Amino acid sequence: MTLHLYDSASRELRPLDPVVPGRVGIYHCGLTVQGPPHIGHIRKELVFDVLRRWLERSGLEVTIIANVTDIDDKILAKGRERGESWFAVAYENERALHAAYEVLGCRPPTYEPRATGHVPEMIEMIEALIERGHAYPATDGSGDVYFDVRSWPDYGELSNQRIDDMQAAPDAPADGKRDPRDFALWKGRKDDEPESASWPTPWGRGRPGWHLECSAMAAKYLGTEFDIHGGGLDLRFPHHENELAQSRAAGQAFARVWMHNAMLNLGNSKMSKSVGNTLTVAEVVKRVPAIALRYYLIAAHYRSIIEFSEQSLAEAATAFERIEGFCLRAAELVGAGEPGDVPADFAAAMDDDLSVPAALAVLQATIGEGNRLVADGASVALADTLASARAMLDVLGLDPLTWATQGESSATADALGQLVDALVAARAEAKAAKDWNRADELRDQLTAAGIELEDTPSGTRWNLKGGH
RNA sequence: GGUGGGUUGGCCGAGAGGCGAGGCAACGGACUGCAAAUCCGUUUACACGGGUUCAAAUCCCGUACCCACCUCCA
Repeated sequence: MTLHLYDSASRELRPLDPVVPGRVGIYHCGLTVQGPPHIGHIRKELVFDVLRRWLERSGLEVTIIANVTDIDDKILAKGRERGESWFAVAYENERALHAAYEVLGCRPPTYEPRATGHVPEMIEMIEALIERGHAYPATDGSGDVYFDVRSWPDYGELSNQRIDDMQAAPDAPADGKRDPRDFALWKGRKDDEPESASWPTPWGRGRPGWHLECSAMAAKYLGTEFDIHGGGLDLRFPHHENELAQSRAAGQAFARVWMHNAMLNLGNSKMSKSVGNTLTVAEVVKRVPAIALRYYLIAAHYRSIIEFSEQSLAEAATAFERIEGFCLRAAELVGAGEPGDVPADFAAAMDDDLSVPAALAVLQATIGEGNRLVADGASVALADTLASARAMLDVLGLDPLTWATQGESSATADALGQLVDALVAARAEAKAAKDWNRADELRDQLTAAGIELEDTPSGTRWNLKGGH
C-alpha cells in the first residue's frame, strides 16, 4: 500500500503519485515572523515533520520548502511600536521559530526561503500575469498591483466557493480594484513606511503581497508542478486559494495535493495572537518535557481539532513516560541497538492519511509485549521488540534513545550521578539492615529532588523525572 | 448569507453498517519490607428526534450546540 493523503482540494483520499518517481516535493507555509511561535504554529511543523519522516522511511527522497514571511503589515507595525527596524523584529522571531523546531525535534526543512529575498521572482510572475490579462496595476496611483479574480474562471476551486457568494471585504471599494475580491500581488509603498521596506519594480517601489511569495518561491525551488502543498486550515482561503489562482493563471500546474492541518484551540477558539489565547513553545516546554509536548501535539490525527488543556497535556506526558520507561529499561538489558523495521499494522496506519492514533495503538501493543519480556531479562526477543518500538518512535520523532541528550554538561551529570549513586547505595545498606525508616527517608529525599527510584531484581534504577 | 468540519465513556482520542482501537484516571489482583514501575483483570460510550436495514456510533432526514474560513492568521 502506498501513502494516501486527504486532498482538501478534491475532498477525497488520494494516493501519492510523485511528479518525479522516487522523489517528493513539499511546500508548506511557514510563519509570518511577527511574534515567537505558539504551540498552534508548531503543530503544523510537527505534522510535516512526521510526514517527512514517514516518506523517507518509505524510501522516498523528500524536499521540503517552508517560507518565512519576513515582511508584512504587522511586522512593520511592531517595529514602529518598539522603535526597532522591521527586519530586526522579523529576524528575532525567525530565530525563535528555529529554536522551537530544535527543541521539539523537528528536522529543519530543506530550505526556508524568505519573502524579501525573492522580489525578482515575484516581479517576473506579476509581469506574466499582467501579460496574460489576469492582473492590473491599481487605478488610484497607489502602486498596488491586483489579481483580477473575474478573469480566472476557476477562482474558488480550492475552497469550493463562488465569487458571488463571498462576503466582500469591508475596505474593498476604495482601493481602485475592479472587483472587491481582487487581491494584492504587490503593495505600493506608503509614505509612512521605511524606505528599507520597499523594492523597485516597474510599478514603483513597494513590497510583496502576501500570497505571491509562495507561488514564486514554490516554483523556484520545487518546479511549476509539485507534489504536496500544506499549511494550517485557516490558510485555505484566501491564502492558498489565491496562490492556486495566481500560479495556474500564470500557466503552472502547481500542487497536486493540498494538505491542511486542523487548528489547536484554547478556550473554544483557535489559538491566535489576536484572540490573546496563545501559549508559546518556550513557555510550555518549561512545564512539561519537550518530548512530551511533541507527543501531545502529534497523538491526535492531524485533521482533528485539539482542544488544549493542562489536564490533557499532563496525561499525554504520563502516557509517554510508559513508552520512555520501556525503552530505557530494555536498552539497559540488551543495549540500545538500532531501530529495526516497522510492523505492518503501523505502516498501514501511517499510509492511511497519517493515522497516528492507530499507529500509536500498534506502538502501545509493542510496548506492552516489551514490558512482559523485560521481566524475564535480556533476550533476543526483547532486542527485537526494542528495535521495532524504536523504528516506530523514530518515524514519530519520539525515540527517547536518540532524542537530543541536550541539557546539562557531562560534568554536571557526572556529579549528579555520583551523588545519587551514593544515596542509592546508602538506601540499599539500610534495606539490608531492615532499617525501613532510614531507607524510606532516603527515597523521600531523592523524590523531593525529582529523582525517581525503581527497585528491580537486579538493583535500583534511578532517573530524573521529566529529565528532557 | 456562503463554504467546510465536528458533537464518542470520568478524561484524551480512534473507528465510518455487523466482532467493545488505544492511552490516561479509577478499582481489584500479582510483584514489593512498604512503595514506585511493570504485568493481569474490571468498570463507564457514541448530542437529540425520526427514518432506512436482518443489523446503525457508522447511511438518510430534521433539531440543537461547537469550531474554522469568507479580514491578518499554522
